[in-house]
Amino acid sequence: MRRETYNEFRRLCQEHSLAATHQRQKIYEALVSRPGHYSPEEIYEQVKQDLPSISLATVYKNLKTFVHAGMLREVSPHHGSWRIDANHHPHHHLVCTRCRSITDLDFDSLGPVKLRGKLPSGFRLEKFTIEVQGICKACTAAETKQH
Amino acid sequence: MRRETYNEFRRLCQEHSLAATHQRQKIYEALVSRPGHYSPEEIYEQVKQDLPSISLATVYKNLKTFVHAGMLREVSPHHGSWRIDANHHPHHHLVCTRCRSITDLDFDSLGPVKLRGKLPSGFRLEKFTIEVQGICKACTAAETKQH
DNA sequence: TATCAGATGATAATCATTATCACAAGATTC
DNA sequence: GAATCTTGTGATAATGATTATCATCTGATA
Ligand SMILES: [Mn+2]
Ligand SMILES: [Mn+2]
Ligand SMILES: [Zn+2]
Ligand SMILES: [Zn+2]
Repeated sequence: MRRETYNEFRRLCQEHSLAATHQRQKIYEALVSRPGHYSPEEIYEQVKQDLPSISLATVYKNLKTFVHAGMLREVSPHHGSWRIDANHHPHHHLVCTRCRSITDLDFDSLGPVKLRGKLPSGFRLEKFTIEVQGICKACTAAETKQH
Repeated sequence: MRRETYNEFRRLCQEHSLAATHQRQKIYEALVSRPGHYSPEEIYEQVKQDLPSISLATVYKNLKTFVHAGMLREVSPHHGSWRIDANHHPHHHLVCTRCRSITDLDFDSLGPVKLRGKLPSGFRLEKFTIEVQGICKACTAAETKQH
């Protein structure tokens, strides 16, 4: 691990009161040392090269921990089971980052997306999908009640 | 099922050479008769009220069939396993609808999204996420080779 | 109505994720 | 550095989601 990455890792662990174990080091490194959007399984395979005895469960647990701490992000705010949409009208989605509920948002609520630069060569554009992330009414209410 | 929905359903089945079974009717109806973004399990529960002997596998198979035929959409173009992103810079994603690969797209490649209308009351906005759907270079190449 | 490709239901198999718990290893204090 | 405490880890079982298999049935067509 590059010294820079290592220091960053130690700092983050301290900041979030996490023990700086070597498993966590390797998991963190596997993610930040190369671009990509890896699955837990992929991280596991990568880390196993250095730590053959690591458990897949450890990878899952620490990815959760890191995401929760804000050290890493999940690609999709509504990952989970497969969801089907019967609404054919062009529209966007409101996604609650707390309860992961999804609601339609009228197409005209947002202005159009404009392509400024070039897309990577060879990519054949089909359409833009916009998701508005936030906290839904119900979750906000539930949160307020707590205080 | 409303006559209108029923006719639409028959037409779509014919158009895509699908047998218009009553299982398919009910599955289709469960989706188009009410707004929402349902999981296969939820559709199954709904349809079972009318067809108690329907199998969950049938629901899955037909949802796939409908999506493949373009009669319905999947909410997420990259549903599948959990994906982690270590890239902290604001950026978007290119998602291949064929192989579901995900690549970063520079923030400045797209113009900003502007809020035109109002969001539903109570929704606390956090951020906009844009996914550019299309066919990636590799998939386009693979497709071309076939002809 | 007879025929048959395609659809269904039951269920096993697979894949993804989480829970459990005994043991090990960081962090902290001396 | 050793003792202690707390948290993390590895093994693995359990759960949940999705897909595969296959015998049987049914819608479409003539
Ligand atoms: Mn929708
Ligand atoms: Mn990214
Ligand atoms: Zn919510
Ligand atoms: Zn692709």
